[in-house]
Amino acid sequence: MIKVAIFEDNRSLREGLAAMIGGTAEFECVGAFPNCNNLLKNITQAKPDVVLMDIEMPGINGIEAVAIIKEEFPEMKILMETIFDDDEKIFNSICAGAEGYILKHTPPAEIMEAIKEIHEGGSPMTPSIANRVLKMVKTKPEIGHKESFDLTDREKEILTCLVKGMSYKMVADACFISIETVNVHVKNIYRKLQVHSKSEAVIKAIKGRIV
Amino acid sequence: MIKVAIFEDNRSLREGLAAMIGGTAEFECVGAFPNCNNLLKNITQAKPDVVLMDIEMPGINGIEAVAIIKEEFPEMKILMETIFDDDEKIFNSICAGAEGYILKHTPPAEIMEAIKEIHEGGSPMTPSIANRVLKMVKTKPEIGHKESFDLTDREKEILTCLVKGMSYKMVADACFISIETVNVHVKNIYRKLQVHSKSEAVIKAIKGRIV
DNA sequence: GGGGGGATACCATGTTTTGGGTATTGAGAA
DNA sequence: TTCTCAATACCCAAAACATGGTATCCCCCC
Repeated sequence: MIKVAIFEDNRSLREGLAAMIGGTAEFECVGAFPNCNNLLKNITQAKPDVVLMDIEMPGINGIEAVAIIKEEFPEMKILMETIFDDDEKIFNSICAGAEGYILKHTPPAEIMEAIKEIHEGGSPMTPSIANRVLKMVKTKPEIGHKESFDLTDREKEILTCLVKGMSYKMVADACFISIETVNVHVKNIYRKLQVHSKSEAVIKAIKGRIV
Repeated sequence: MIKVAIFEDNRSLREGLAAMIGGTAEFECVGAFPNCNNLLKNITQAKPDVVLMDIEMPGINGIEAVAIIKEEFPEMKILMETIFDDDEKIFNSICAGAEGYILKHTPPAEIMEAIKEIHEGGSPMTPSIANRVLKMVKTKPEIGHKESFDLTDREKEILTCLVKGMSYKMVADACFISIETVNVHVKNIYRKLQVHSKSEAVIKAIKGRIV
């Protein structure tokens, strides 16, 4: 029995979804809300396994809502629902922590299927969405490589600090070592990465996905 | 009738898949090959709609094969199949152009389902793969935000140079201006970005997708 | 029990960067 | 026209960084 909560401002759509979910043996609709004004209260009371979240909503929008829910209940699965499939929304939803993303014109049977999949740990996506997600990954050719450069754990730690924009002094404080030691580590990092400045190292770390 | 070609070095698996696909009304197996030695020839003759491609193969591996196929037949759908779900392989497969990615332990019925989905323009992925893909997207904040910071064109140009790891001197040479002018621009960039070092600026530029 | 490597620390020196000035020129707005 | 602003250029001092050393400690492995 998968417990589902719905956030959807369109009344007929909301009631339709609730009826559909409530009318199935596998699912239980534990709440259907027109907005996110009482988001955490609603969620806390309903205790759903899966949240069906409309993106376009007055007041707190769906993407903000995802962030709020995930902050409090990270294990809760969230399936975004929208009429538009624009990259910005998809991207921001994913970043906020949503597991799935479907378009509203998706037939009911597939919505049910998606809820089941997301509950099982999958990431259901409308084909057009999936394609856009793949494109997003493609535009970042650097994740691949993952050249190791044989950095030691400590060196990776230092490098991570540098990627946060810290100065030697800040790194020293953060790692509880002297500035001189930071200096030594940085020297070794430069040698292994074959660079000669902090920014080069930072760039290589980000692009080469070392950190 | 979806025409499917199989590339899989394990004989029993290959024959099993071929039998399964051939035994269904919706699918037709137009070829089953143990390696990619005659890749283009095989593909040209078989003319499949969907290619089922094993990643781990002697000789030309599955990822290289995808790139080759996509080069010649960009509209052909390719479903990757593997025993491992490591990020590197997933990422490289996606970059090479594969539309789907499933693990070998996926039950036959779901493999058939995935073939149908990929043929319809979807991107079927094993849940664990989908999760990794979403994580890859998350590490890539560039599509979102896009804060402008009101940089002038020249300043963006300078910043772009910095993001390439260049020193002031190199920027000066590249932009045909004096080092002093670079200095002035950098100062202005720092003020607008509210940072106080080159690496901070570089980081903000990359993450904020300014460049 | 010695050798290698990683982490620590310090010294010295030169270069680069940072942040504070001032000043000229040309384009476009008031 | 005058004024603002981007772009150019220069000066200077302090801070941060880059690069070359040496040296100690500890752990693991041979």
